[in-house]
Amino acid sequence: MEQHKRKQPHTFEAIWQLARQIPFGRVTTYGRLARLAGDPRLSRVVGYAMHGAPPDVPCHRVVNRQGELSDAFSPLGKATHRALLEAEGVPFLPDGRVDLKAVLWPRP
DNA sequence: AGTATGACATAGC
DNA sequence: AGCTATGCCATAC
Repeated sequence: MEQHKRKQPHTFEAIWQLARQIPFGRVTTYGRLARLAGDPRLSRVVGYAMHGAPPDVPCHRVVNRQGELSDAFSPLGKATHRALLEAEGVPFLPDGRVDLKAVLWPRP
């Protein structure tokens, strides 16, 4: 019997596809993408997908639940991440985190 | 080849 | 309220 295939054949590709749908000036979270991908537990996989994501994927628009990017966004560092988002008009909080309630996508 | 780890999140205590 | 434990896919050694 076939064990129910609870995973899709192209998880990474699905995640990248969703990440590409993030509009300009908007941000989303790993868990949100994972949920859209079909499984809320793939949040970790989403992070890894970003690690191997092609330049087509605006991985800088993907942040964690706290509204800040991971410590290893890219060899450039978090400073570059903040600069990229600010360049898109993304508001930041005094804590240095992204104002998710203002740019979170899709809007709640 | 199998083990361990990693760009997170949720649930339980 | 904050900390611990678990789940997931893919890559690295």
